[in-house]
Amino acid sequence: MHRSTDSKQKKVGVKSKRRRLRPEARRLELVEAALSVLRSQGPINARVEDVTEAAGAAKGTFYLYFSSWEDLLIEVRAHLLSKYITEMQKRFPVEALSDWWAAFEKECVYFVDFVEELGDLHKAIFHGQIADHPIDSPISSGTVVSWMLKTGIESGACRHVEIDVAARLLFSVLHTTADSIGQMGDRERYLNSMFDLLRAWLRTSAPAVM
Amino acid sequence: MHRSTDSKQKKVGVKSKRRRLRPEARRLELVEAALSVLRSQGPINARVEDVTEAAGAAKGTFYLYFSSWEDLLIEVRAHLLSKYITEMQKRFPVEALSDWWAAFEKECVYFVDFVEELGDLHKAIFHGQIADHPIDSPISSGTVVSWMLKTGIESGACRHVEIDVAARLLFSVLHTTADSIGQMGDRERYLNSMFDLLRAWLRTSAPAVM
Amino acid sequence: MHRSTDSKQKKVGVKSKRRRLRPEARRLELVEAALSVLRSQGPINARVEDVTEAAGAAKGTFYLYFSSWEDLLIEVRAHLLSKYITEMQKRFPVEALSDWWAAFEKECVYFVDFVEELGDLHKAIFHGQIADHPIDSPISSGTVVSWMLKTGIESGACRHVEIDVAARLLFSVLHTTADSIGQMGDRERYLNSMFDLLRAWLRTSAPAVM
Amino acid sequence: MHRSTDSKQKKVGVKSKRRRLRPEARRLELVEAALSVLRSQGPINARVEDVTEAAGAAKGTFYLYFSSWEDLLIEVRAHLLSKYITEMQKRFPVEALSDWWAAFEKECVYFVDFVEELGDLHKAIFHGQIADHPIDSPISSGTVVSWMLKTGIESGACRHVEIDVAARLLFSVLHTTADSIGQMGDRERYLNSMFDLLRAWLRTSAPAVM
DNA sequence: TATGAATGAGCCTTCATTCAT
DNA sequence: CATGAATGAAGGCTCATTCAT
Repeated sequence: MHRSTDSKQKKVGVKSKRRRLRPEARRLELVEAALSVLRSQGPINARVEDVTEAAGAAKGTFYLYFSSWEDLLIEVRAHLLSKYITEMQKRFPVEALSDWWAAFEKECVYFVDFVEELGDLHKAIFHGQIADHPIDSPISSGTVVSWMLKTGIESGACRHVEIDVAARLLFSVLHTTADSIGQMGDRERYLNSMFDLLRAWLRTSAPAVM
Repeated sequence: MHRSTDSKQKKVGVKSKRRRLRPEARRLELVEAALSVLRSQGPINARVEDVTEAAGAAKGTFYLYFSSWEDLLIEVRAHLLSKYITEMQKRFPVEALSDWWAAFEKECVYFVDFVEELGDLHKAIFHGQIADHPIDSPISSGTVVSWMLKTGIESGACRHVEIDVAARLLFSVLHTTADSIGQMGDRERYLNSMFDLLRAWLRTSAPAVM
Repeated sequence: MHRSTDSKQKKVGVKSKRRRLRPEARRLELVEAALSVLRSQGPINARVEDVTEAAGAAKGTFYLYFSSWEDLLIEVRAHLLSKYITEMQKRFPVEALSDWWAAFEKECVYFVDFVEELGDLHKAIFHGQIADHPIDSPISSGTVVSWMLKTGIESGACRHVEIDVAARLLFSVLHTTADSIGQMGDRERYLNSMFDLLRAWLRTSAPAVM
Repeated sequence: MHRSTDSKQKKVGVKSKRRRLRPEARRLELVEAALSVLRSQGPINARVEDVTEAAGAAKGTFYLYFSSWEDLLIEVRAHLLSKYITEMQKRFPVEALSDWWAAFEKECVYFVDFVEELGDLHKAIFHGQIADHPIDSPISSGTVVSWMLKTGIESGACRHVEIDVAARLLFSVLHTTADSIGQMGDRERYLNSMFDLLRAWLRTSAPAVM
């Protein structure tokens, strides 16, 4: 309830072809359609039918692949996170060896951009109904951020902080920066202030690359 | 849409008398009932009727005082913020004169506790449908946090940062701390990590952190 | 239901003076307020509260004078008709003696103007819920139109027609003319066509004033 | 609002199977159910649910085919008019060649019968909320009546009148006759008076009425 | 008498989910 | 596997009517 009020017209009698796809492909199409719909209409207004329509499938098809709307959201979240993390792991470990801090800042920017692109999506995923549903540990951003901090601390480039707590705080700082940029524009200013915070908070005074 | 599926019992039989109140009193009861309902059921599942029922009023009464659900949320938010800010302004300015940093840290703890008590409420209010609705400037926490930082910078106890950006970041750090405590308990540990961040980030170097 | 969708805001807590009136006066104010409201908002959108508001009375006051909305409509209809008929009886009988046809045409124009001014009101009154409710015979327009025709026939100025049937037809011709003018403007053209019909239909070929 | 107060029984228990129809079939069933409901309950008391129930469909089904109650009424009107006009065009043109006036009178009777059968329906359709909604020109009765008059004038069987105005008046005369018959019975008497009017008004003086 | 806050039945409309084809 | 028509529980909102003051 309480959804926004632009009405959507439903229609009957328009028939389209039957597209037979491999299950994997169909499932992926639905998830990607969901991404697009959630982004463009916002999580509050997104409906099952919008998703299937965007995916070029029939409404009923949805339930062949997802048992409920929540189920889809969980899938979408996993999809996004695992995509992000895969890319991140390609980037980060290699560079991290030589100059952790530089790699870290770069990664932060990646993350900010990633979240900013998410737009309203992150509400659906991080603050919506499934907020309480646990995330598979290997793809949890918490896990990955923690691991990143850990390597930083071990390399001496990062101050000695409580990793799990710091990971949460870091996460929210990045999120807020992304939100601010999304709302206000002025990317450079927000990034600079973020770096200012991160350096003061986490960087060891001497770069100390052992 | 997509609300969670716990069924709700319709109260049966117990009808009490008509209670005639003066408008402000009834309005207040409704707002307070809304607070309670939002807290206990979460914003997704809260319905108009839940609120009126909790307030001991009939469904239609709701619409004598609020033109829609959103209207209520806005009212609830204003209610909470103005309550918080009133109290804060009683506390802060006095102490701030002598030892700004101590007052600041104390205020941060107040804020964290305030948010933590909010529980699910803060989702309804800060991440829900009315997230985009502007807050009356005088009661906006952004305004107040900014003002707090400004006094800190002027008094020399706080580093020279971009106030508006820092206010956003500070806000989210406090929020995250509150959320973490709410989820994980272990208040001291999270507060300590928060202080660690705040000191490293905002404190002028005078009293070394070590 | 199915009313038009402009929402009306209700308000609480605005208090006004208590006006004590003689019952007759209050009742009349309400009826006249109803006339005004029905005219301006149309019968579909008119609400009890609109009427009392327009009359400067409280909502509950309505039910001191009318037992229901229908009751009001009946009253409004009686009010209008009796007002019209009173005026008509002042006009018609006097003139009718000397030149019935001229008086008749004049009266037709009066009637058309009267109905046209009614606007949407006549829907509420002649085609709405109370359409089936009998009208007090002495103020029924049918009665009066019949009587008018009767005098015309007796005076020889009007063709010999079945009075009750002709009265219905005449009534609808006048109504339609009024509606057309209301919709299309161009009063003269519609009146002329109406006269053309009436003359061909009802006038005796020789004026035959016996 | 202000609907009449007869309570309605909610049908209980008897639930039949899901009937899957092709869209046009279901749409037709709904329109016909609407016709029946409007006839029997009158436009004021008809509800969406009455229609779906009469059509043996679920409430929600209504909104698959009509976006609102008004939308349905427009459809119903179009349905009726186009049905009538189709039949009329089969009848009229053929006969009109030889004896326009006879054909015209016959058509008038058809129309009166048509309207009389409509009963309360014509309130819903000609005096209700959609009264102002334009009718598709090809099925507008005004259009057709005008065209009928035009052929009459051209054939010399009908007096030279202002076609558009006369069409309106004719229309209302037919309507009133139908209404009268519906209320009072005595069909012959009302038809005769109507013919009397029409002949005096529209017929060229050839065959004297006597 | 007058007031206007309160009530709650009623109705529209939406949409996740089901299921006949 | 796919389709899309059908379902019906929900819930927002309105407003005639009641009644405590």
